[in-house]
Amino acid sequence: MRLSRYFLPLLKENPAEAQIISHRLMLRSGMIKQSSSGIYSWLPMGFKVLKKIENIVHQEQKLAGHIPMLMPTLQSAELWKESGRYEDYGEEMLRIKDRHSRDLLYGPTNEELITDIFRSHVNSYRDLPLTLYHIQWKFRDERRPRFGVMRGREFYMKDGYNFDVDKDNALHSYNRHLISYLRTYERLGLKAIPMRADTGPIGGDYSHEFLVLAETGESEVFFDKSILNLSLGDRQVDFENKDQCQEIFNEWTSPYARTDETHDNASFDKMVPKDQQITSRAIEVGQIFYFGTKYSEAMGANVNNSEGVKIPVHMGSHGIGVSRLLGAIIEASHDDKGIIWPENVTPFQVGIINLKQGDEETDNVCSSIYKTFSDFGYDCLYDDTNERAGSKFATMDLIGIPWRITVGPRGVKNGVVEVTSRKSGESIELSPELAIRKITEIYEQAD
RNA sequence: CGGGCUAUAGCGCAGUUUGGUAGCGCGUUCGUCUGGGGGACGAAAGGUCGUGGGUUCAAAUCCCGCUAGCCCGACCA
Repeated sequence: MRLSRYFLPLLKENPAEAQIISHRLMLRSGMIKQSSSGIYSWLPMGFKVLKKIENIVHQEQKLAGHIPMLMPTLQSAELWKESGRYEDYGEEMLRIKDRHSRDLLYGPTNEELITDIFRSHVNSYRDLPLTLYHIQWKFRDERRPRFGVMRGREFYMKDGYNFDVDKDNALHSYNRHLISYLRTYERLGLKAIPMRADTGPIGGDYSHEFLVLAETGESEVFFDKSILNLSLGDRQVDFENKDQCQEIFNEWTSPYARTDETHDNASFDKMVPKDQQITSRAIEVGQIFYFGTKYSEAMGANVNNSEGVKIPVHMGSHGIGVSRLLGAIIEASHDDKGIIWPENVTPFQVGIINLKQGDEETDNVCSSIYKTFSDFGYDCLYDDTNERAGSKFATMDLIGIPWRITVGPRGVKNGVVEVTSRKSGESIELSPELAIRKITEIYEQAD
């Protein structure tokens, strides 16, 4: 993309309404525009990142054996009356009437809808286990939306639902989700810690939240420092293998890690030596639940077991806040100049700065690098505007592209361009060919 | 939903106390000079002062209502 042809409405100053860093940077870098309280338009660059994150979430879900689908945003109130949550959910649920005065609602979550789909089509234990998921817009009419996309009213969420024949199998699904989430966060460049959690309005017996450490987080968390050393890396995971999944689950959940909701000082002191205890702020980026037969009994989602007896299925639900992740990633990865995108989610893999637009040789080198990247299928942002150098650098730093190629007449005379890492700020001079090769090698390793 | 605050040009703000021709910085447009970390000079465009009513010869300014937004708290992916 040539910057002169793109739509990237940057702000030089911080908008007054934005208080936290990710919100400011998202507004300043032209990723989002607030449309009303807690509701945002996703401008081209924000949309690009959102789709990248969504794509990674899809890949990891499918890898874990979960099946993608799509349910509507508007749901009939009938199903919610059946589960009893139409009344329970309260003011957070946006209720709508259609022209026939039928009660509709903008879905805050999908347990009822998915259970209805399940009971209509699945009757036998032979069809289990089954995990369905979708990534869809949700609406929760928050009392106080804030922090930009971190606590919007409309938000984009992956939510998945598992159906299993018994508790043992359902807990395997639970473990599978935990692992697939850990993998997802790692690919997004985030350190997310699973913490034992309350179950809230979803209900149920088991729940873990995933928290990313950040000063601006809404939750206070307490954990054993050793958990920070855990990593899945390129470990081979067989999601069908119950024992292996259980082992990984144990590895990640046995060290003490709780949010302020479930924290208990006595256990903390008992389980974790003082010098290993960490207290911090964190952002919740996902949650998994096992709630047994809560919905299947209320809504009659039964299957025949091997003896021909109807039994309610065991279920769980699992969510990742996809739009919130943008905020969380920025909170975890920025400096005073702007965003620093992890390679896997960056809107553009590489940025080209032309230091002297209009200089024939410099223009030619830029165009040729740009064309090569485009031919390789890379998203490359070429700043071909007439801005001065300082302004172009500031823009690239603000929007956070991880790798930058700087082309100026001085270097071009010597046959070199400059490759700069956004993260370290370090630059090296290379020929254009080697510069391209270096960057493509980095991205080949990154994924 | 309780408490606090704000609303004036695309963004950031002054002007409101004490009513009297709507201002500044950044950005935008045009021109010239520039050209390796948010350049300089010159010119220009851009505002029903959130909204409805009231007081007044006169309202951004005073009074009343409404709306929107932000912050703190209680709730949440």
